[in-house]
Amino acid sequence: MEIASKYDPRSVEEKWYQFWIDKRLFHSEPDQRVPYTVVIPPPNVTGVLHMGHMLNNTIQDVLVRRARMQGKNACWVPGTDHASIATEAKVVKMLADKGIDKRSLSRDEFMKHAWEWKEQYGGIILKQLRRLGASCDWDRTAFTMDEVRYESVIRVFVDLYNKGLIYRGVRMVNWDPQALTAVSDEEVIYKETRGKLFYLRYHVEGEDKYIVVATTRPETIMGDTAVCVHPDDERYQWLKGKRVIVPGIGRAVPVIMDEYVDREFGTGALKITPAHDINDYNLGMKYGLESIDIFADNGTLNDNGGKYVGMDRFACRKQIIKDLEEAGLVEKVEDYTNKVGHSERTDAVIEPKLSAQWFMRMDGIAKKALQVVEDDTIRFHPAKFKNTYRHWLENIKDWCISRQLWWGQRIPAWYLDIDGRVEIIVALNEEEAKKTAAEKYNYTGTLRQDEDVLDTWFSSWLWPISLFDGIRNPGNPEIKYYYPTADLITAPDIIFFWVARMIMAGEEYMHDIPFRNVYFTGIVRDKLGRKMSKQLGNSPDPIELIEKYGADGVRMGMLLTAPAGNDLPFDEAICEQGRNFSNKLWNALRLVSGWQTGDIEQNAENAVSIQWMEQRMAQVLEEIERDFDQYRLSEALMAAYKLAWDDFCSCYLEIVKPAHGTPLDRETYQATLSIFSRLMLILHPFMPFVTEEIWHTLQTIGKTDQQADFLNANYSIMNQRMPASVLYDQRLLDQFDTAREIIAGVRNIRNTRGLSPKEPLAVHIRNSELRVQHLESIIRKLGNVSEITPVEEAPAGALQFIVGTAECYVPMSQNVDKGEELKKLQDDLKYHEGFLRSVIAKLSNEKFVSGAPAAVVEKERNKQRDAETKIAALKKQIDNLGS
RNA sequence: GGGAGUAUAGCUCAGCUGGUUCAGAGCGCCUGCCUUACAAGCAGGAGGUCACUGGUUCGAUCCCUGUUACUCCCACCA
Repeated sequence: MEIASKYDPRSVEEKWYQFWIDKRLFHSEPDQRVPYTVVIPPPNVTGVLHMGHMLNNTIQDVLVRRARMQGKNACWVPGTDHASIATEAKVVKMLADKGIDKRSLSRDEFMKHAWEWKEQYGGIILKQLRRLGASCDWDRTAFTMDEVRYESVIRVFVDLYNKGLIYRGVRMVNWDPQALTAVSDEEVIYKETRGKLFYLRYHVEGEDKYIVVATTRPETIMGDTAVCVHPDDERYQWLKGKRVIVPGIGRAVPVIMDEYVDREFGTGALKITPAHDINDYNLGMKYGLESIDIFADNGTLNDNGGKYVGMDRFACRKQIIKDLEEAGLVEKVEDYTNKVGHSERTDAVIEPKLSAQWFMRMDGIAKKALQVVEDDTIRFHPAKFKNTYRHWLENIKDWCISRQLWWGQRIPAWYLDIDGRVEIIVALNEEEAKKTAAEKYNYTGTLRQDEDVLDTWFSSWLWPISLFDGIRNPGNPEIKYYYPTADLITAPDIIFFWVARMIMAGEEYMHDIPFRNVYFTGIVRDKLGRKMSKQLGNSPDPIELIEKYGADGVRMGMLLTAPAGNDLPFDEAICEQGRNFSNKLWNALRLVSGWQTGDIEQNAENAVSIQWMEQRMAQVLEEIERDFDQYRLSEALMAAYKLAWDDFCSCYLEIVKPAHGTPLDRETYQATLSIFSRLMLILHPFMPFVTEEIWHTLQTIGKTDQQADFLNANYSIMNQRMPASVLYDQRLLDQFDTAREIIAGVRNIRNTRGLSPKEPLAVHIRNSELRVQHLESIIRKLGNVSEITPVEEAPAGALQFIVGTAECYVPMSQNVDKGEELKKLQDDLKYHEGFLRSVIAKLSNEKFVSGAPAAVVEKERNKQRDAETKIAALKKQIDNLGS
């Protein structure tokens, strides 16, 4: 059969993914096997695949595929998140592009547009995941706003409200003036921003004096209702009980004294704007100050804005300073850098704003959520994130869960006006609400539903439960079987948003943890260490990478640079390594599939090589298992990589490879196919496509077409059992290493001497304690060695090297440069003598001999013996050369 | 301002409970090879005062002090 010398991933990947789908190999149903459940961190339904997803989903797929091959019932549930703010913003923009103003639409009309948009453009990301090879159970694809999930959210809201854990209140919230909604504390990103610090003059009422107040936000002076200084500040004692005039506005406000003020900052005097700053708000409460809200929802000045009404807050800042400067009320202006809150979703500058919102109480539930992580019921990998997690939960504040948007689960609260007061009814639906209204208040009029929707995280925190319908149907067979899930793979930046809250929901609704392990991936950065972002344009398109290197290549590239929890500087070049590896495996297949077998007896070198390769595989499997236990995926992959490339291809195949045109014995051939197949199994979780392709080819070698068709149509590598480590013989492995050292020694001589690999060389070994007689034929073959003979005396005119304590000599037909050889030997001698000295020093140290454990001392003695033998050998060689 | 983490070859990182056969890996680099599986390859090789400083110890890359540099998280300093 003719196979191309370059592996072409494209057709292979498409073929096998379709095969897996057709055979429904990703689908899971509860059965007798041990479940292995993973829920995908749902990406935004509007999103497209970026490198972070690539990494995250590659890791999930590796774990899921491995679990499946270990005989577990693997279920990886995919889905998307409705992402209210982001999606609503996109829909609004789409409508605006069509000339439709959102405000001209009714809620229902808007939702219709949004759903249409979602159906048309949403979920691209899930399709892209297939290119990566993700083995998700697509039949279970969910959406945080589909029927089951929507209803689950509503039920949970009602339940928590009835338990008294959800309440409505007027609070200072983070207002996003662009999205026109409140956002939670976690959704505010504080960024270093270069601004100015303005020093403004506040004249004292009725006197010819003024004090200077520093502020970064002069546009808020219309909302000033006090000026505050520190009670112990001697500079301002005279102000006690006085009133000052807000510059440019003319309003007189009291001077209050509170220890909150930092005397060192600015002038030590602070203006108080209770409506627009959380601290000022608190002081306002404390001193009963008036609160004047001067901003409209969109960040422009409202009717309280005097002559600046309608102006944007930032335009107003400029204008007001200009006006105050003209009025001589600005003392000075300094450059100033501070942290300004920005909206995570829209990047608009957050405006603290008083408004009525829904909150969820966090104190009680947070304690339980902390406990299960503290006691390692849930394990974090790496564990350092426990600190972050603890700190947040110990300082947690109530969660603002309402959003002033339409796209999302509408808050199931209804208002009714009775006798001038407003009552709230929280119910599963309007009918229930009406019933309650009638029963409780004897009210039969119309009810007004709350306009707001819930925070998106208020649906995704239920994800591991709601995916199996565990909220609506507690105790159903699916939730019982699949919950708790096994591993959660996510980025550390959503540890609070999502991970912590899922743990809370698990405690509240399942009385159990939602997952056993959390693997925090690093953040993918570019090779300069910058975060990948659209603005910088430094994020490669994953699909293009797949086109270029193959999905297997990209997966390997991701995994090789991704130790858990460390940020990974991603360099496209590393995908090349993955592609090259695919190609290497492919060419090994080409080699093996081209071999002919014949009725010949297996020779000794093949027999022992097979033994060795089996032992080596067992040894590496042990390493890989250990790595997986510790979630060290890149190490596991590297171990498998070296096993395949260095041991299997460079060593094993080279040994058993028959000379061109000659056949191989059947026994060795079968063993080779078997080993190769198992290698594919080991690599399959990492590189699903190329391994499936090669595995199938290997299975069909020597079969009739009919048998091959049957195999190809009915079997998949995915369902094969992952090889497990077995006991192995360390001695054989060590002996092989020695043989390889001798081979390397010979090759080295060849290389440095410029000798052709085709010219056979003889090797004489002196003082040999080496037990490599049974490996001699291998040394002959790989080193192109004509003879290996033990000698008593070092032969003249030979080059030498040392393996362990054995002296190896390679006689040269051409002249040997004695000086050069001598120098090499003397350098070597010097090193070993130094080494010996340090060992002897240690051994003659009474404290060491008595203090160190016996085994360590014994080890040192061995070192001494070895070093002495080696030194003796070197001296002899030097003597020989000299004579 | 508080807290956490990291500093090991040119790059990215391993080094488990302290013991020079642990100073390692991959990539990169250098040299020589188109040896009929693979130049996306083969063979060989060279790179490191384990950030700096003191200490504990018979002995420290590994433990402790401090310094420096970088990263991340949290926080209401106008």
